[in-house]
Amino acid sequence: MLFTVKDVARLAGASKTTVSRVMNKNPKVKFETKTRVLQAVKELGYSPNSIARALRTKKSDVVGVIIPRGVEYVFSDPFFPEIIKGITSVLNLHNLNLHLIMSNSESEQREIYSGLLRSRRIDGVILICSRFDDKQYILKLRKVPLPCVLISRFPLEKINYVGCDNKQGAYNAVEHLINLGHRRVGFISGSFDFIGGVDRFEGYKIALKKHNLEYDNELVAKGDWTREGGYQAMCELLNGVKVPTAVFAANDQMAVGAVKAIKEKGLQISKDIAIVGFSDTQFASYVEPPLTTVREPTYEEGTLAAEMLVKLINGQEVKPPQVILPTKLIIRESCGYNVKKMAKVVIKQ
Amino acid sequence: MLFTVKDVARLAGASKTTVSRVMNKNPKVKFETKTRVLQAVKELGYSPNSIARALRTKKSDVVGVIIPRGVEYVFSDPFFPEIIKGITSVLNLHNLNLHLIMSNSESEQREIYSGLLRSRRIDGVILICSRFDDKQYILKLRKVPLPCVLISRFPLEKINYVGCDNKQGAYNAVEHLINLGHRRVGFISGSFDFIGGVDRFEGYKIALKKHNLEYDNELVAKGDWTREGGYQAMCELLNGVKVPTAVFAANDQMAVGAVKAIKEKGLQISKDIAIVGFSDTQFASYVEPPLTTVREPTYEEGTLAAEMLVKLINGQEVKPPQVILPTKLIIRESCGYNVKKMAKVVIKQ
DNA sequence: TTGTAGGCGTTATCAG
DNA sequence: CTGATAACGCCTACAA
Repeated sequence: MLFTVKDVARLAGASKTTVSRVMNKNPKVKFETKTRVLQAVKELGYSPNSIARALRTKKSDVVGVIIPRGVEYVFSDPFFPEIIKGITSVLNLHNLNLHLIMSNSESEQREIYSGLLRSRRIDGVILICSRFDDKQYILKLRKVPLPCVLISRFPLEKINYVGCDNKQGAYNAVEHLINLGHRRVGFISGSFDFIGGVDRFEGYKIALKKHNLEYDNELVAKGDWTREGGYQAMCELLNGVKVPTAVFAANDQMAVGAVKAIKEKGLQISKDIAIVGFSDTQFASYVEPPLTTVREPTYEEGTLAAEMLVKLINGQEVKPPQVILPTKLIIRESCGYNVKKMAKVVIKQ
Repeated sequence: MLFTVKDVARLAGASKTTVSRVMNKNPKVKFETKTRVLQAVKELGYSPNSIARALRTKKSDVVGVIIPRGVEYVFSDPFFPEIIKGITSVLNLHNLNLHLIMSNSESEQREIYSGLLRSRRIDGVILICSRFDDKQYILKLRKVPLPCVLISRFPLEKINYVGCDNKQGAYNAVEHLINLGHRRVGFISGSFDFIGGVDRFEGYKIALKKHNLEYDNELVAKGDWTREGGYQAMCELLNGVKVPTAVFAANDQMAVGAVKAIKEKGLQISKDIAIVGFSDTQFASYVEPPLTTVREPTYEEGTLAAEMLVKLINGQEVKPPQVILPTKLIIRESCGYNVKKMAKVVIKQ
């Protein structure tokens, strides 16, 4: 039922070598012979055994995409599908296959790296959303060595990555709030194990500094990227000594949680407290009021990373080894304009 | 830098066969020898070449997961990550790898099936969210033959699938509306190329019949699973001869679109028109009012499908070859209780 | 309990 | 332009 070169060769009256040449589009085959071979291929429904080919050529035509534990949680909404879509669109173009590697625990992750990377099963790796902890694994990849592209900046020399400008994006969000007149701008952070979490925090601090506002620990609450985390963090801020008139949340989910907390206190979004999120996930425009947020070019991050990796695999040079894509502030309705008045209305609970 | 059995054998002073036996946990190796071999393995950091092994054993330990074009769009929100998470949790347990196959166009899909399935690269396939069109491909899989499990019911004999009870779920949603007193219950359908779209429509019709309500084409509008589609469909209904007092939308996205249309008409959700969605996607509880909807056990669909496939691959029998998981109606705030009054309030525009 | 030899299906080498 | 042959790294009869 399953045929091999040998069968095709026999049927076409040619040698295995010739058949192989035809399959690999080697031009040095007489037209007539080629036709005969292709006819036989069609007749038998032959398709090369990619495993055997991989063994011989030492190329599997497979790319590994690693989703570290927790990422699908952090970026639950459209991030994951979008980025994968971006990656596949490029891989399909190059006839490369995608191995999805998703560890559910730390130990699983460890095992995956140690085994899989040595198994010659993949030609390269895309690492989505690296955490600082991933450094050890990245270094392992280098040892093998195996081409690797990260999605998200990583503080390491001579590394390839595509990311969005978390720092600038956060900066823009906060500056937007400041330009609206806010002077007590709070921050709901994500966890700091993800690089992006730290960068967004940085952007927040830089914006304050640029506008001569003093950084104040009382205005910062730590979330964990989740809606619940955002809710809790906002409660902290609301019960604190200084209640902010505006809050920048490090992602949309936390922003939505914060919105809930604010509403529960009987305060109004935008009128009493302004909110900005990050990522422009799908539900950002659904919630009430629609969320002002920082849009991230997710799909593009996927395509660029894949294109980089393809080049690396082919031994080509990757022009700028590190790419940071711009974000865009999407202004909706969660930030008010009558801030002067607002500042007086908000009182410590 | 990369070692083979040969290297290990030499270092351990054993034969390739013995090393192979140790790697495959064959018990017929003297303890002492095994220790020596393992020591050598560790020393060299040896890990078997899975490609060579696959060629020899004709098993790749890879499972293909096929996302047909458009699915990631239909089930944009948590569906995709959740189902993949479910699948990987099981595959990781069995040391199986996951090949993600995502076609961006119909022709790509065709090519993928014809080539990949013959390439011996995968031991089995999980097909997510089959459409009626997929029948041709499913039959091809059988020809190869390649074990295959669908996620979503499929009308074909002797096929393995896991799905949620779309029909019953839709029935429950509509019955809920009827029990609240609604007699003009509208339906916003999805496209009918997906099996689930048809089943949900069926459930709607059965519920009407069971409660002696006549099916009325005027109360049905066709959407396309998207928010915009839901919006358009709802506009149609609102401008129709008979405006429904309640609407069941075939998924949450369209329900959200419908909500928008209703609000724009100056009508109130729940008070004027009740809305129920389907799937309980993440944003269902974020929108205003929080959406009453039918919850689908996504993660479980993934795990069950993977478990089924693993059994099929191992030649074991799959006990019930077809599993339909129950759904659960999640009652939130998008359906009112004062329906009698409402029915009078709603007037044709 | 261990080792030898052969072959999985392909491609690369080299000779014609 | 074409073909015979070897080798990729592993597993598995079979023999010892």
